[in-house]
Amino acid sequence: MNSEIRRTMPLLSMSIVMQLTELTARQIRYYEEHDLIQPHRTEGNRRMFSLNDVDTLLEIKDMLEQGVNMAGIKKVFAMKNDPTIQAGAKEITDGELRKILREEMRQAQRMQRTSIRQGDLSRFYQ
Amino acid sequence: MNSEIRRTMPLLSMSIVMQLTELTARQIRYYEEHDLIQPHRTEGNRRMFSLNDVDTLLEIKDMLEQGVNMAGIKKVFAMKNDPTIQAGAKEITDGELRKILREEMRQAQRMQRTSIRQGDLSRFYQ
DNA sequence: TTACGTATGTTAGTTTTCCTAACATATGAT
DNA sequence: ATCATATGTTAGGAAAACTAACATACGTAA
Repeated sequence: MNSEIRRTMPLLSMSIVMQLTELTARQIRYYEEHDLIQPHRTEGNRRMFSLNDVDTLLEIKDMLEQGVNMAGIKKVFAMKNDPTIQAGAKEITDGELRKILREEMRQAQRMQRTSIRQGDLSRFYQ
Repeated sequence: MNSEIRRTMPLLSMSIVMQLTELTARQIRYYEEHDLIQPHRTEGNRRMFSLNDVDTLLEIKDMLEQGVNMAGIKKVFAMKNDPTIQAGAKEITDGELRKILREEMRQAQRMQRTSIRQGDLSRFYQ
């Protein structure tokens, strides 16, 4: 009766993941290029995604919509996987880190202003 | 975080279902022909299976291995969906029903004998 | 302003997966 | 010996997915 599905099993094809996440194939491949997900491959080289991959993609989408860029997202995931390390301790110099975080702050503020404005408008347009 | 997967969502491609069930595409299509499953179709006519479909296929596989044939499996599913109706009350005459059930009994007995024999041998061969 | 980087769109050409339909076959029942 | 059932196999075609390259919108930096 129970076909024991694990969240790490690579069950899902590209098209289904596109539907579940509302991301384009281009976006999903781009995030893989940046090593944010590592989908399995079939013998014929087709990507196969797990439910965990879908969750990760939804997190990525969310952060992007909040103005975080690839570098920031990478950092967040790095910290999730090893919360003990200081942010950016690994491959990024202090200077680079400061620059990235400065950029994040600005962009995030900007995006938030935008979404607040949109929220305001929606009251009238809905 | 939780991408809310329902057992009825058509998420799975043919190749994955083949792996999950260890059935061939031919077998899966044959069972669909007999209306034991009704997978969704993409715009491009590809079958997409739900987790429930996988469960059903595993049940079918199990019953086949126990010597039940298509007609018997159909009846079992019909009764599961509506336990109040008497077996075979719908599209099959009493005569046909008796014939089917007789056949089931014989075949099931035969298969069981076989598996018992195998069980016996396994004690020695393992 | 111009130049640049980032995230994504678009297109072309190819390979893989899946489809239907038809024919083949093993096995058990009649 | 014939027949039905469940499955294998094959051919030809269509859909889905791949990589790689080029295009572009937008925000930032010089």
